[in-house]
Amino acid sequence: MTVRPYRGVSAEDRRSQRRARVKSACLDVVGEDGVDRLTVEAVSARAGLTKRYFYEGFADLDVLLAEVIDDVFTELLAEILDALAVAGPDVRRRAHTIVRLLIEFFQRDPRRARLYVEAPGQPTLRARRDEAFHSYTRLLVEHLRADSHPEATVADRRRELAALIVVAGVTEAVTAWLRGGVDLDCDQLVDEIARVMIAALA
Amino acid sequence: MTVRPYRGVSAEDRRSQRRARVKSACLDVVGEDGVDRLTVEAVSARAGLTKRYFYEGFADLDVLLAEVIDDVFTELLAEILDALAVAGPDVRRRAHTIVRLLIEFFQRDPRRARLYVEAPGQPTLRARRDEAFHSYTRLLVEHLRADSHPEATVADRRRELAALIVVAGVTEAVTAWLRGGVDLDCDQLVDEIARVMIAALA
DNA sequence: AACGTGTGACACGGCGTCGTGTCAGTTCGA
DNA sequence: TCGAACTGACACGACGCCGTGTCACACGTT
Repeated sequence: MTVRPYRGVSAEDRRSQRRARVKSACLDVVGEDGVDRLTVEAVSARAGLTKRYFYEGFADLDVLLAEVIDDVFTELLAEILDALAVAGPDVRRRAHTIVRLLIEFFQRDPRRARLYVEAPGQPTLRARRDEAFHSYTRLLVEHLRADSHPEATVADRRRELAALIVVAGVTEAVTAWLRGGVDLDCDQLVDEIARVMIAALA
Repeated sequence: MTVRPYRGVSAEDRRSQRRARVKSACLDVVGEDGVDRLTVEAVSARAGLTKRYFYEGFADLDVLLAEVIDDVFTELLAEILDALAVAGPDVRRRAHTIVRLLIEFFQRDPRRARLYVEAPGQPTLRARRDEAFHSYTRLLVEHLRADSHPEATVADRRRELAALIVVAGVTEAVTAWLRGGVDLDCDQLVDEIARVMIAALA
């Protein structure tokens, strides 16, 4: 954790390293204590820095949170797109791919899950979550349709609504499972979620 | 708004009237400004009372919030059960009944919607929301199954998971629609949500 | 060796909220 | 009519957090 030598790297590099440490510390604090326990003091201490450096990198907590949650969303979206690129055309398989990746993503770093879950409560995060949900919704509509003919507009909007239900529902299911609230093993979980996904979007 | 005459009603009655006013004011503040803008001062002023009377009726804001959200959940559950009691045995019709009631419930008093939506962010509300979701999940499993034969345990758990996805997803869909984020009319909304509901739980 | 800059610890004033207390004015019961 | 209880407005100290400022020390450059 010692980042002592301070001119092996340029000032700019150290600055961005500190930013990264603050971001990681933000996930730590949120993951352990929740968003409303996130303070400038707490996140700075967690990063092994003082408040001074927090304000060097971020205007305030909202800016930090927005950036962190955007990172999470962007990363997840990229991973899903990557996975879909190598998945076959079979709808069932594509659904399984998405769901499995989603679970693995949050399992790999559970700190993200809590940020995701608590987002609706924070005005700053709420808007970004909605935006992200919209991205995922469009992703589902585009990548999971069995037929590929252009749709009528009303049917498309209905399809988007169904996808929104799926996105929100799956989020809840995965986080509930991560918290131990669902008594299924991972494979059963993936299978059932994928089934619902396909059924809803058929 | 003048509640002047203070001994047409007994002390106990006035006390409970004040409690009710504080609860309603709580919904007002949450509905307009969000949970994190809810303060003792704000809710008391909104109720036309002073902080003194807040503490007369509630130990702190958490107690108030818990009670208010419990009221909402209880009320909604009761209305759904009432409606289901007079609905026929047809699954499609039952699903429509539930969804239409749900939408009407939050439309009738939109203040509740925001409390519902922001619940995951607040530790106090989170647990109660989860509990409520569990109630609704069981309700769906029990009242919406086409077949009525006793299930194997694993299939039951999978069914509950599917129901959880539906509950969370529908919540998101309805609130998104209330905020104007879904370009469908009410009938289309009900129809599509009910369709997803049935498809997911088939 | 000396100087300038990066660094970390701490201090400070300000703000908003909490929870309690006080007090004067009124309404009601005896 | 008098006294007791109720009511509403305001005052107060305490706390936690914010955002900025100050300071002594470590470091690297010259």
